[in-house]
Amino acid sequence: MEKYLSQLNDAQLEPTIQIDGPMIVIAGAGSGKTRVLTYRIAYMMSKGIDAFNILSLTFTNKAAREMKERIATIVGASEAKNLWMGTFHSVFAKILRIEADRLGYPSNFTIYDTQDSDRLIASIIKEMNLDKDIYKYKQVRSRISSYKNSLITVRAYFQNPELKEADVMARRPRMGDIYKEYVERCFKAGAMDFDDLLLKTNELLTRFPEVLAKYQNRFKYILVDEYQDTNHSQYLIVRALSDKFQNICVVGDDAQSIYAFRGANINNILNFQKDYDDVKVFRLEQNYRSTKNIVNAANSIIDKNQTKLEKVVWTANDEGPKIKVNRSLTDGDEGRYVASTIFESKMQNQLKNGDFAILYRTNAQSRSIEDALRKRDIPYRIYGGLSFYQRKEIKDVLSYLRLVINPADEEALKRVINFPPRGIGQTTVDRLIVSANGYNRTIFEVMKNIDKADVKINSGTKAKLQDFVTLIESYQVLNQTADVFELAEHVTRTSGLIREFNKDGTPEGVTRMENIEELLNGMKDFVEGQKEIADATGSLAEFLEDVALATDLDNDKDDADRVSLMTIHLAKGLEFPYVYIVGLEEDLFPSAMSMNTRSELEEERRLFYVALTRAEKQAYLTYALSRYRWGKLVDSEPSRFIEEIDEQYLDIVTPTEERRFNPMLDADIFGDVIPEPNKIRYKPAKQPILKKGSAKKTPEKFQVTTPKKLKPVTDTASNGNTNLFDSKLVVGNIVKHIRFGTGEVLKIEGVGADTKAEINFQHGGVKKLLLRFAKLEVVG
DNA sequence: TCTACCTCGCTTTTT
DNA sequence: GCGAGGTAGA
Repeated sequence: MEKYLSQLNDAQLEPTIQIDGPMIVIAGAGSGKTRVLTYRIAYMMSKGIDAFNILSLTFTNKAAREMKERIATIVGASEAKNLWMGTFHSVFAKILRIEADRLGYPSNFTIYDTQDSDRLIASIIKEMNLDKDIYKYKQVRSRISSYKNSLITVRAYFQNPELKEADVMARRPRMGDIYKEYVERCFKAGAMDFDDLLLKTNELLTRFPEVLAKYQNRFKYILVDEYQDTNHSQYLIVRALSDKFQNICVVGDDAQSIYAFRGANINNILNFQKDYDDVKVFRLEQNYRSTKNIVNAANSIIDKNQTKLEKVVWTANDEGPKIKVNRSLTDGDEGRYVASTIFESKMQNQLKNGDFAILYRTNAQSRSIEDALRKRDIPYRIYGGLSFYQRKEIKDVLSYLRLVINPADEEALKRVINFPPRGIGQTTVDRLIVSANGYNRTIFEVMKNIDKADVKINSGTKAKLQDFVTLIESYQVLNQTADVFELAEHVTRTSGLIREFNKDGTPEGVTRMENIEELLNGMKDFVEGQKEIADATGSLAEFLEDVALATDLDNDKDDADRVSLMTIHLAKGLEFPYVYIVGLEEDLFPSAMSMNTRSELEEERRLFYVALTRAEKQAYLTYALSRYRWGKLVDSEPSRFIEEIDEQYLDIVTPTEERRFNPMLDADIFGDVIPEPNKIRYKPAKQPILKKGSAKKTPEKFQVTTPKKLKPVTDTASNGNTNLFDSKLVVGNIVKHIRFGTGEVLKIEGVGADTKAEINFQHGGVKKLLLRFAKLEVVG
């Protein structure tokens, strides 16, 4: 018997050494399922199964990478390399590239992200002259997405009167037409969206029996992790591929199914035993992660769900402290509670920041927590939200690169054709689209042959279009010889992107430049990394694919010691010694949008179960009595989930309102007035409102130019000048009260060379940032 | 065609 | 309390 197998208990060992035939492992939270999966693969290989014949599907790229690394330590890196391991999307994107021409796609098809899809749908709705209040692009997109995930193609849609009927009833009779146009436009652009990667794989496997046979023979052994989160499309792929050999092993936990909103079907795991003959069922019920208190509390919650597979999760771990429940007055107090208890337990128990995680239902909740952590100087890292690759400047760079590979890519083209501005306006682009649709050509092709095309565009603009074509073509030439990094570097310089972001010296511009730099660094790493992988081409196409399917979690190369902030969805599969679950309030968690049906509510409850079972040593549950939501202070009630926990596991701690107010920690540094929202609506202008004084030699002088339409923020302007603003200027740790008006010059003294300066003003207690300088120069 | 400003809608989660 | 998209004015 292999040595590593001795690390497993009996329950884990059985599924690990069961190789042939269909089997399901129902694995409770923290029961070591990843270990079973990795050891099982290692064991299979030690029994002589060729790594090339094993397909292993995981939920995140990160999970795949970690498993691969662990397997590599057992069987050796060179063998592990041959395993097919990745997410459904990434594995089948690779296969689709190989087989693309069968489906009429170029092998270098673009992968549209959600934003690309949204923009395309929005522009289709506009082109079709539909009411955008009835046809909301996001709703349309999610409708299309669910068609695709249920394998309802455009043709199937139009053949099924019920679907059409449903959309008519929903007062969206043109839904099918939008769907049709969207699919055609994607196809013409040589682009697949996320759902297409699965849908087209299904199409490939059903339409081409020889392809199906090829991959069935290739993937003699299939493993699927997080099976409870597979959707119908994924389910069919797995069924098709495993049909011949039936060596299918799925692992999952029905209690952790939290992706129904995206089409995941919990019945896939509940019905697995009906789908295959002679299914072997294994259960992992011992939890190694958490204390008894946490495990039992979690069990007492999930008990409330009706739809579930029976299992009893238990642990031999210590009892541990009870779960702390804290009530706060506001979300700000909640943040301060979290920050101060983290601070205290770090001190008392010699802990690292990395031992703590703060989990929330929605990304918007992170702000108040961040503010509090910053004031305590606790370093943190936010996962999710707007990911790096979705930032404007990054998408701009990537769009140029996408065009290099696939000039048909409509969304990339529309994005950069006039950014940086080169005199090609909306009207021109609209005409190009109409013309391209008319000729049934891509926009790029029309531009290339603009002289022959019948479009109303004046000659000056035509020349600009040709310049743009030439620019992209020059990049294509360079791509023949240069690596990804060299090309991207060249692109950012010659496209004018760098100039654009550098030009005004605003703080946003500086951040954008930093992000672009980070992207370039990432490319350099990619190029270096690819050199070590034998069959990797290091190509631009490969880089773009990685990027398209990357998630925020995948880019965790930052090993600094930080507190983690993320949504519960992102936290699935992770564990932390100390876990805060914040915002446990009705309408927030459970979400107001998920309380209409029992099954929605049960999913919320599973989500809570997932959150709680992330904790190893101690869990904290917090809620606030009132909270800022969409800019307004809203009263809230504690979540029903708190009540649902058997109270013997809970420790209701002193409510925050009884805590003493500590002005040093609790007061907002910009003001001591309790904010009164919505009194003023003002956003900092893009251009600096503060400009350096005319004379460069006296840079301590700053010219204040106030926006014209800003109303006076104070009544105390007694000198008759109603354009005076009461404000605070914060320079480093110096806070100055200033009153300034249009055109007034401020002197800022006593600052160091790299002091940060912020100009704020207040109205009704609401602080507004006018401008932030990264750097001040000082004379005298 | 470009820019600055304003309005609106949105917030549930993501490959 | 943000971003996208629309609009008005240059």
